[in-house]
Amino acid sequence: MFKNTDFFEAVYGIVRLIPPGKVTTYGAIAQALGSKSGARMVGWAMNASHGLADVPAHRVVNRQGLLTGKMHFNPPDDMQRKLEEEGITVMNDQIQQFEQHFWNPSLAIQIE
DNA sequence: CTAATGACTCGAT
DNA sequence: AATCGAGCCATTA
Repeated sequence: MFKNTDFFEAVYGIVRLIPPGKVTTYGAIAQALGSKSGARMVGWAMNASHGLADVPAHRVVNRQGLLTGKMHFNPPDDMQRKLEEEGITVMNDQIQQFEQHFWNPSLAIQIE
């Protein structure tokens, strides 16, 4: 139920705003929220987003562009697979041209 | 209440 | 450049 999961919703909202073919980082989302929540919490929120098709967690990676959370997917390869489907090249669980596919969540906040 | 963990990030060595 | 450690915030035990 929706109780104290305010910050979860905030993360979901941003992740849902991530356009196809784009990716972002946990720290970027945390910063978009106001730098209050640690980047770790963002990952924690994603962990709660398991099963939510509205939350493209596969577009969220760490600062290195590494698919750190792919092991939490079902199956884990699905994360890399989806990224490749969007036109993103992934090698060794690492996104190639990560900066090129990087999307700043702050831009979505700016629209608000 | 204290302690430990976690899909992270940055700074120092 | 690579590796190690500490910081950060929220949840769970």
